[in-house]
Amino acid sequence: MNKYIPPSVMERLPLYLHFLNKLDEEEYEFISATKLAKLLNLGEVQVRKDLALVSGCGKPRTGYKRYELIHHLQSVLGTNDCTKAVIVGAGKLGKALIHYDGFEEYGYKIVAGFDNDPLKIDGKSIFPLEMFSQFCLENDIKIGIITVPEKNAQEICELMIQSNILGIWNFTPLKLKVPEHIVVKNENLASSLAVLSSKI
Amino acid sequence: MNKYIPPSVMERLPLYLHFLNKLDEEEYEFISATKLAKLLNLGEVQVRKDLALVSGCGKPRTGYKRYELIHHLQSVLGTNDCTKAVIVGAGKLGKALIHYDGFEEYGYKIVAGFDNDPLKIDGKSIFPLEMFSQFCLENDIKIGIITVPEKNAQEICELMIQSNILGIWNFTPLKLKVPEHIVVKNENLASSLAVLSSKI
DNA sequence: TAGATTGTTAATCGATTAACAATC
DNA sequence: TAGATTGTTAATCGATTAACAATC
Repeated sequence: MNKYIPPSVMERLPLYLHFLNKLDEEEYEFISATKLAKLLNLGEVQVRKDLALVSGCGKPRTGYKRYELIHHLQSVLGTNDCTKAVIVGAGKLGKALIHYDGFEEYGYKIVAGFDNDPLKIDGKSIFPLEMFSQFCLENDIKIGIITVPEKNAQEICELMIQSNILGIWNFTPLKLKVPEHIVVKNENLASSLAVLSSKI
Repeated sequence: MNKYIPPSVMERLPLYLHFLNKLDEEEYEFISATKLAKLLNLGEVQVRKDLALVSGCGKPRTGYKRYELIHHLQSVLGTNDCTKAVIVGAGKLGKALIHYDGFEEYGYKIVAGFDNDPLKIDGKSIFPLEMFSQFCLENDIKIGIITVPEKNAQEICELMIQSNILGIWNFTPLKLKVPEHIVVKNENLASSLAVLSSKI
C-alpha cells in the first residue's frame, strides 16, 4: 500500500468504516463494492476505486472480506496508533466536541480540553490554559482544535504552534496566520448552511 | 443577477461577508478583489470571479464599494428574508448549535429546538417533540437540523419531511433515505478530522 | 496618459463517471 | 462454463488558475 490518498477519498473513508462496523457480522462475511455503493447511495465506481486504493484485496465475484476491509480502513485512518487531539475553548461547542465519542471509532481521541475561565475548568477533562504547552509536549499531541471566540483565535493558534502542534482544526471564522508547515482546516458551519440553503 | 452560483462559491461567500463586516468602515470605503484575496490568503482570480458572480459592480482601479458588496452578498446568502431553521436533538451538540449566534450574520437563524427528553426541555428555546410539526407548518420552516442519536435519525428525518421541511442538515453518520426533492447535507465531523490528520 | 483592477475566455488540474479486459 | 465483480485506463465534468483585452 502506502499510496497517496486524495482528500476527497479520505473524507469518505469514515463513512465506509462506520457502515461496515454496523453490518451484521453473520450475514456479511463478504461485501462487494457494488453492494456497499448501493447501500450508501454512492456511485458504484467511486466506491470500487476508493476501496481499491485503500485495500485492493477484493476478489472478483465475492467482493471484500468484511473484516479485512475494516482493518485496512482503520489502518489508513490511523486507528492503529490512535491519533490524539486537544481542544482549547470550553464553551458550548468545545464541550460538545470534548464529550462527543464518535471520533474514537476512527482512531481519533480528544484527550483534553483547556480554558482560561475557571468556571469552565472541570477536573477530569478541562484544564487551565497554563497547562496546555506542557501537556502537549509530554503527550506528543499533534492536533489542536480551536473553539475559542474569534478574537482570541490567533493567539491560541500561536500557542499551539509553540507546543509542537502540526494540524489545527479551526472552528472560528478567523483566517489564521500560520507558517508553511502547519496544516489548518477551517470548519465553517455557516458555509455548510449556506450551501444547503442555496440548494433548496 | 440571478445567475447560478455553484456550491464551491456558495461556501466561500460567508467568509467574504464576515471579513467585510469586520473591516474598518473609514479606512475601506472601497476594497478590491486583489486586496481581499491577499488578506484572506485566497487565489486572486478566485476571489475576483466569485465577486463578479455575486455583484459584478466592481470598478477598475478602485475595486468594489464595500457597502454595496456587503449588500449583494447578503442578498445572495438570504439575509434579506432571514431563513429560519429548527433543530431536533438537544444533546450537547444540539444545544451548542442552538445557542451559537454566528449564523445570524449570514441571515440564518435557528428559531427553536425540540427533544423528547423532558430533562432537556427548556421553555424559551427547546420544546417537546410533539410540538414539532405544528411549529414548522405555522412558521413556514424549510430547514431542519438533526442532532439526535443515529438510531433515531431516520425517524426524525421522516417527521421533518412530513412537516414540509425541504433541506436537512444531518449531523449523524446515518445515510438518510429521502425522496428526490429533499436536499440532505451530511456533516461528518470525523471526515474533517480524517482529512486534517492525513495532511499532517 | 499610465497602470491597477476589472470581467471573461482559455488552459490546467483534480475528481467523478464510463468502459472494459481480467478473474474467481 | 457463465457471469458478477474486480482493478484500471479513458472520457467527462467541474473547479481552479492563467492570460488578456477593456476600462476607469
